[in-house]
Amino acid sequence: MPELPEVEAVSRRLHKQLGKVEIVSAHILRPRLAHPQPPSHIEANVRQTSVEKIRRRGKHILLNLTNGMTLHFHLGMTGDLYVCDDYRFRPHTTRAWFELADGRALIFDDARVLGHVNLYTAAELEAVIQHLGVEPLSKDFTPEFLRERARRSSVSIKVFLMDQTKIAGLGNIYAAESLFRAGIHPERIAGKLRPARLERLHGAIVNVLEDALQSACTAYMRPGRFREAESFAVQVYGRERQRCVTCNRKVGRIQQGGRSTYFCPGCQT
DNA sequence: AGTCACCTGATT
DNA sequence: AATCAGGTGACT
Repeated sequence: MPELPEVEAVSRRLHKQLGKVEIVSAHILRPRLAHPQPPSHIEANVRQTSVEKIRRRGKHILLNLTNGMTLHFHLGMTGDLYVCDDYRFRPHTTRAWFELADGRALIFDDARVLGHVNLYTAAELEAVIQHLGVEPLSKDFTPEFLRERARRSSVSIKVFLMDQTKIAGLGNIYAAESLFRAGIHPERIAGKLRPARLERLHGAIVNVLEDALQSACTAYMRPGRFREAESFAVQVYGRERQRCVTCNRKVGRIQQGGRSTYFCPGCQT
C-alpha cells in the first residue's frame, strides 16, 4: 500500500476523522511493532492524552500528543491507520488499537506486521527521522538538489530514488513510474546522468507524486468502494510482458536490490 | 553493492 | 506447493 502519496492520504483522512478526542487505552497486539520499546511503554503513556497535531515526514506518520510525546507510525508494506466507528468491530488484521473516549477506535491494521508503532520524546523522535532526505513535494526539492545528491552516487538511479536518506517517500511503484515518465533506464548509474536528464527526472517525480496523491486522496476518503477511474494509472509497474503504452514494446522486469523493477526497454534508455 | 530476514496473505 | 508483495535494516 503505502508510499508517500498513500501515507499523506492516510494522514489527511486521520486529521478529518480524529478530532480532539481522548485516548482511553492502547493495545499493542504484536510486541514486534513497538520494538525495541516494550508495549507497556506505549500503553502506560498514551492514556488520557489526545492528538494535538498530525504530521507526515517521508513515509512516517507522527501524532503529537497533548503530553508532549509523539506517537510514531510506519506502515511498512501493508499497514493502514484509520478510525473505526466501533472498537468491537475492528478487523482481524488489527495489530494495535487505541480506544477513544467516544467509543470509536484508532486502528493500526497491518497484515504482514512489517510496520512500527512507537512513542517518542522530542529528542528520540529527532534521532529517528533526522536521517530522512528531502520532501519531494516541498520547495526544497529542486533540480539542483537532485543533481547535487546524484552527483557522487555510484548506485543505479532506481536504487538511488528509493534511498530514503536522499529523497523521503518514493518507493518501488513511483520510482519505476517516475523513471518511465523521464525515459531513463533504471540501471543507469545515478552519478553519471547528465543534468538535462536529471531535470526531466525531477519533473517526472513531482508529477507522478502529485497524480498519485490526488488519486490516493479520492480513493482513501471513500470507505469501502475504490473507484477505478480515479486510481493512479500505472504505465509500467506490474505490467511485465504487457505492451508499453507509448511504444508498444513489451514491458520488462529485472531485479534491483532484491526488488522487482518494471521498465520499458524501448522508451527508457 | 548485493542478499536476507522480518511476517502474512493473495495469487499462480 | 511455490511465488509474489507498494519497506527497511542488518548482514556479507
